[in-house]
Order: sequence, then C-alpha cells, then structure tokens
Amino acid sequence: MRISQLSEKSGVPVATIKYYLREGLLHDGVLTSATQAHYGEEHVERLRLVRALLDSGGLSVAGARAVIEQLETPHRHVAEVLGIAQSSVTPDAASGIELDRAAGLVARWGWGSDPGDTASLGALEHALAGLDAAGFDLPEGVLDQYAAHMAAIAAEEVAEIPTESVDAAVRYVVLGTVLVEPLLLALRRLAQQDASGRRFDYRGPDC
Amino acid sequence: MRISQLSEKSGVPVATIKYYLREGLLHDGVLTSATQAHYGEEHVERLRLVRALLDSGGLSVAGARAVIEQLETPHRHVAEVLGIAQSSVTPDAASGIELDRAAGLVARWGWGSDPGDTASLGALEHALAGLDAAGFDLPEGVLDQYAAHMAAIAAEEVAEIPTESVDAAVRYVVLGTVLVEPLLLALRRLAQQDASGRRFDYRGPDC
DNA sequence: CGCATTGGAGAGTGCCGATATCCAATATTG
DNA sequence: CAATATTGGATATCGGCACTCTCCAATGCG
Repeated sequence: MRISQLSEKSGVPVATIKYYLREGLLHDGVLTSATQAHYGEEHVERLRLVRALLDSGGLSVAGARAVIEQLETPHRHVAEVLGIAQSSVTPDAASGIELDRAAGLVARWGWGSDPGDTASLGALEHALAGLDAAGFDLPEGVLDQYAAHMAAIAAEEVAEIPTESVDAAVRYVVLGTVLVEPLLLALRRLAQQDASGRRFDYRGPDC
Repeated sequence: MRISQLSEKSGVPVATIKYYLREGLLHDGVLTSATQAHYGEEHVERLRLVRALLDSGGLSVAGARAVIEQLETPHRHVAEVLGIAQSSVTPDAASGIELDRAAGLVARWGWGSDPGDTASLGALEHALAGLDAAGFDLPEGVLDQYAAHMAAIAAEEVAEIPTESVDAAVRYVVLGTVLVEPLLLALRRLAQQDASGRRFDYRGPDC
C-alpha cells in the first residue's frame, strides 16, 4: 500500500504521516523504487497506536516515541519495564528537589522504595506542593485512603499482567500505564457527580 | 506593595505578572497614581494558586481562568458547582460523538446520569476509544473494578465537602477536582512499582 | 509520451505561554 | 529642583510544538 492509501485507511493526512516518519514514530515503508514505498497493515496499526498515545494519552511526540521504543526493545525482566516505561513518560523531576515528604509517605505505606526512579516520587512531591500552594488542606486521612485505593488498583492491574511472553507483558504494562490514566480520571469525575448528586441533590431518595 | 515587590515575594517575573493581569488571572492592583499600583497579600496568594493550577494541575491559562471564575462566582447549590467546575476544565467533547458506550457503563453502575454534562461522558468514551485504538484489551471486569474504586474515592471526597459555607464547598470541590488528579496518578505509579516488585522481583519474600 | 503521484527534505503556520521593548508619567535621590 | 530609576500599560517578539505546505527530481500509469 502506498502512502496515500495508508492515509485514507488511517484517516491521518499524508503530511502528518511523513512527519511521524521523520520523528521516528513510524517505520519507513519498504522502498520499491526511488518514489515508491510499500506500507503494510502493521503501519495502519502503528498509526492507530500513535494517535491513541497523542490524543487519548495526552503524550507529546517525544513521549510517544519513548513509549514506542519500549514496545520494540527486547526486555529481560518484566520488573524492570515498569520503571523504564514510567520514567520515559514522566518529565524527569528536576534534580535537586526535596523528596522527603513523598519518600516518607511511601515508606509509611510500606511501598518498596525504588532506588533509581525519582520521577514518580517527584511527581508525588509536586502534586502535594501544588495542593499546598493552592491552600488546599487535604483532610486528614484522605491521602491514606487515596493510597489504599491506588494500591488496590495497582495490585489488580499487576495481577493481570500476562506472563506468557515478556513482550506481551511489556505491551500491557506500558500501554496500561499511559492509556488508563485518562480513563481513571474520567471515571472519577463521573463518580463524583453521582456521589455529589446523592448527597446534595433535590431528587435524592432520602437524606 | 508594588509589582516588583510582588514579583520578589512570589518568585514570578514581573513580565509574567503583567501577562496574568492581562489574562484576567489576577485582579488589578489599586492605582495610587498613573505609574503606581498597590498589591496586597491576596495577590500573593492568588499567584500561588495560579501557579499551582498551571504547573501542578496542568491547566491552560484559559482553564485556570475558568476555574478562578468559579471560585469568585457566588453559587446557590453545591450540587451545581461540580458540573460547572468539571466542564470548565474539560475541553468540551466534540459534539456529535457517540456516547452510547459510556452512557451504558454509567447506567450499569447505577450512577446518576447527568443531563447537561456530556463532557465527562465524552472523556470516558474518548479514553475507551484510545484503548481500543491501541489494541489494548482491558481484561474483563477490570473496568468494573476501576469504577468501583473511583466510586469509593468519590464518595469519600464528597463526604469531606465542607457544609458551613457554600464558598468553602466550592473551593474544596473545584480545587479538589483539578489538583488531586496528578496526585492520584502519581500514587498509582508508585503503587504499581510496589505491586510489580512484589510479583516479579527477585527479592520478594516468597512466590 | 505526458500528466499525476511519490518520497524526501526544508521552510512555513498557528497557537500558546511567556518575555522583551517602548513610552510617558511618576517616584526617588542628590 | 534636576537627574536618574521605576512603574503601569500597550505592543511586539520569542521559543517550543505539532503540524502543514512547498518544492523537487524520479517515477508510475494511462
């Protein structure tokens, strides 16, 4: 299939496909001559993935490239993939930031502290700093409840990681990390509306 | 205090403060002459809030303005605030999108469907579409578990909404919606690392 | 044979958050 | 009071990003 057909089939403009090729999000087609390259079904799939990462996952082109690199790199242990996947997406917490608070919380919850990855710890610290800066007092215990729920979710997710092949596991982990995030946020908002309606609305059954 | 002092105290460059003033994120100071305006502690606080919304909350300037508008608008019922707050942050799902799947799920979970707000439903639909496009099969039941956990979280959050004043409730709801999101995502990642370590790592106690 | 298409590379576009420049009016200092 | 510095305010400019356009010689295709 030629680039114009790939464009039609995927709904992505030719110019954009060329851009993705340049950016390394998409493999080159097989050149059959100087002005003809051949693209396969793999390219259609890849384009769908790229659009999902950019649109739905909210990644930058650089982030998407990092994610895709993970999918194509052979890995030894599933254990190492998570950290790599996450750090390839998180923008590298500025070095020299205090991580005491985040580290303390993680320790309190008994979560295995990760030696290399300061990125997620940094993200936690950053989120807490944002709440502070906004003058938002997280009620006592709520943070622990958040942690408990996220631990439960993570446990379920990790239990679902396929073991038949490392590559399948990598795919599950990497995409699950990135693409489930917007899903969770959407669910929270809808659940909040429901909960708020139950507590405050006029047409609640009682109370 | 003059603008240069406000800048020093907040760490935000003067040029940026002027920009925020233009964008309506910050109230004008009180003019004491043609070349002198007076800023108060309120402005320092507001600047902290703005930075939190932009940096930590990941909002655009327009989104931050919308949020701030909510904080300053007097509201009648707490019930109505959530929807307004959320829709002011969510980028208005393109009209004409199918919401069947999302609506079906919400109905299945018994969540009160919200008449006006298609935004969050659209976000759910969009997130699901992203997973599909990436060829990620969400294992049977996992989606329901996500929903259950988010419902639990939402219930706890809504229970914490202060009732003494509507304004306090609004502040809690609006900021909680926006600023807790990065917190939850950071917690999930850390929890995943812990769970993954427990399942796969070499130094797990057993199994 | 001749017109349309292709791959490839570079330049251009539009948006956004933030800075920089200018200016006349004022504050401050000597 | 004169000289210098600072301010508020409007306008212009910047840098990054995701594209999108333009151009070209080589080629396919009718």
